[in-house]
Amino acid sequence: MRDELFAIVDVDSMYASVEQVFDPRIRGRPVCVLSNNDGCVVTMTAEAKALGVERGQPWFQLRNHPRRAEIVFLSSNYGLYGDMSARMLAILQSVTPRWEAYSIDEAFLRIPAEGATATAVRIRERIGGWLGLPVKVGVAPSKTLAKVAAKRAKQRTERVDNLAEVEPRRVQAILDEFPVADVWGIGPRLTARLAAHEVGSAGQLARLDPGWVRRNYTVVVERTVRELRGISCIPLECSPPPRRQMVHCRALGKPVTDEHEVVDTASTFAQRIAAKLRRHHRAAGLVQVWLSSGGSYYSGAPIDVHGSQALLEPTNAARPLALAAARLARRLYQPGYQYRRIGIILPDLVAEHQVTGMWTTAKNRTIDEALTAAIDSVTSRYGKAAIGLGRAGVRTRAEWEMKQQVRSPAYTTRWDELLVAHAR
DNA sequence: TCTGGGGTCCTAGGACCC
DNA sequence: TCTGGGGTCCTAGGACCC
Repeated sequence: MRDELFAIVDVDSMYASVEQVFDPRIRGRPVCVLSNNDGCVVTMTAEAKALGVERGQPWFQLRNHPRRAEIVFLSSNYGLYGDMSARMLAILQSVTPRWEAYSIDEAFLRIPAEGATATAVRIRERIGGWLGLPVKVGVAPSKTLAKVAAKRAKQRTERVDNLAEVEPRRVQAILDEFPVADVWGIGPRLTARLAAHEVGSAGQLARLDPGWVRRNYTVVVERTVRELRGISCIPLECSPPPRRQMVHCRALGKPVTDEHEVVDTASTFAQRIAAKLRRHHRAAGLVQVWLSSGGSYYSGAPIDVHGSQALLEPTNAARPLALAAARLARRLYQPGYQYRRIGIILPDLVAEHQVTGMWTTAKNRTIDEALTAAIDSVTSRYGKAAIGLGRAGVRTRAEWEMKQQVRSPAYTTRWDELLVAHAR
């Protein structure tokens, strides 16, 4: 008998559910949350799905939906979702310190096999009661099987499923019914390749010889085979490994054609990513900039250029990163194109304490340290847009800033947007 | 007019070493 | 006729996740 099991806690359509927590009027209604720039649907409630809305569907297409008037569309409000996610993790911490934040709406836990189902029910009740978020909980001997259990939990009224208490033969039957494409770690490519080997269900995949799978596929798929057999190969990661790379790329709210605007945008993005580097105590020695006219669905001449520049030594200060990004953007810029997508990529990050400062002059180092400290203290008090270098320090929104026509308030993270209760 | 934004890991192949 | 055998490191690309 195993003494510990994996549990996965998964919020039902997280973004939409959070919006419903703060706005009772939209509970029970079809709700769709849109991507950045209000481009396409990223999350929707079951009610919206029932109306035929699909994940990834562009918003402009849905404006002609026959039942458009019933559907609630909202811009994404990542600050709010991130804050609710942190609160959920705090609740899990009250159950066990052995949890892993897997994504904004999912966490894995290690829980004792004894009373595991009761624990799962308690977690669900606590998150539902304290935060108002609906979750499902899957429990099993491996992470991959816990994900299977969570999918099953969705169909059940109690929203909890523990595969460890199902008898083995019945588990086999469950896996035989489970499409291989829905297995965690099996994407569209592998699904197609597996189909060629007549493997269409999780049960069939689990019965393949692990050695053969390793030779014909990869060690990743081999692990999945073992995990489906109930042998845990993917451990819980309580402390997340340090970031290896950081990316900040955005589709712009409006295409940009002017060189200055392209350079300003790259510089602003670099400052945002520099702040993120500092929060993670990481530093970057290489800056890559990417300019693109968007996808093939746009008219106009396409352009898609990358450039990179090594810094003298790794840093997370705003000034050198912004300068490098601006220089690269200027170099990559070509007139006559419409730029709709700009990105900064920082690969090969190192720990902040590894930076020696050997290659920076004392004067520059002093300037960078003072500037960075000033920027961090001002933004922590007055918000991200309060101060910055160049265009980033201008408070009015630039035209290319993200389109968010229907964003809800940042109820939990901004004093000026707090939820207000009115007495009748 | 309008189609997201992050991440991770693995593998194959090239370059280079002795 | 017949042209070694290991290693390491790096990069690009593929595949996956939410």
